[in-house]
Amino acid sequence: MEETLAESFWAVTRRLRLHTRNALQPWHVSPSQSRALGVLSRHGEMRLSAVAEHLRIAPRSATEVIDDLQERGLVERRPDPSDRRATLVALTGQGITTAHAIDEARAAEAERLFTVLNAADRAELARILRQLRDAP
Amino acid sequence: MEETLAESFWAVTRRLRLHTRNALQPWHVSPSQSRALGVLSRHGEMRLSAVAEHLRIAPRSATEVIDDLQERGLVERRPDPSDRRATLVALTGQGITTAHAIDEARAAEAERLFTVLNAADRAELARILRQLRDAP
DNA sequence: GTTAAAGCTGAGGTTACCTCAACATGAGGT
DNA sequence: ACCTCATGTTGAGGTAACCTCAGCTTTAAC
Repeated sequence: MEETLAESFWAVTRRLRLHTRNALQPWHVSPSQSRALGVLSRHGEMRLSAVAEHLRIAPRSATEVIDDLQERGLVERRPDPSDRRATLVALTGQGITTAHAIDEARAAEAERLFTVLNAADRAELARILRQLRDAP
Repeated sequence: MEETLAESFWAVTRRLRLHTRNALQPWHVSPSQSRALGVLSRHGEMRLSAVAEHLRIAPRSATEVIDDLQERGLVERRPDPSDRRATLVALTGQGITTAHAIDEARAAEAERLFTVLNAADRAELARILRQLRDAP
């Protein structure tokens, strides 16, 4: 039984991942890039090393992700006024727009998957997932 | 709300992935390799191209996965008697043992995550996941 | 003021995938 | 029989997304 639970979980995860990928398609951004946009959108400008921490990748790898986003004009690097070793990464105007658009598209795609559930089931699922997420 | 649903789902998925990775650790096999072992264990010997299909990777990539497993003595290549172009991949004795051990370890690890749920909630979750998985 | 640490990036490596073309074999037509 | 086209596997070489390590500049601590 528990095996079936895990397997079902993976099956649904795969569908969710597919939906997310579809949602990102129009912007030609990689998952990492979109996550970086999301982090910057939620928390505002931050150091490159902070981005790395949020994405759980090495600082050197964050350099590359930010390089790509900068090339597309979605973020910009600014010197950190409080520490000249550091560079701050901030969304550009276009970056803000794009981040919002991606966020909405992704939410809409996820929503599309969960609409097969009625309100009661959605509440149940939310409750159970919370238990699993917050388990010791 | 729907956003929270998807996010909770991802959070739980991450935990599940972590558990699975832990379970695989003792055998030093990659996820792809363990999935290949699982497929061979469930379906018996099959062509290399069939393995690729099950893993949803290109046939050329399956060659590499099988190469690795063969090097560890877990699978062997045999000529397909019904088609001399094809090669069959089969678990060795050690491969069968390992596949079972991995399967049990993985099931046990997944079980550990889901034990925070009582029987009723597990049934609910299974039912809801089934809906999501089989949705149009 | 020297020394140790922090922040970023260049250089180069790894992993897990990919495509494309070569090779042998198979299947079907003439 | 022979030719052609499709199929199954693999060598060669490429790519994306990560990694570590060393080097540079700047800061912090004694």
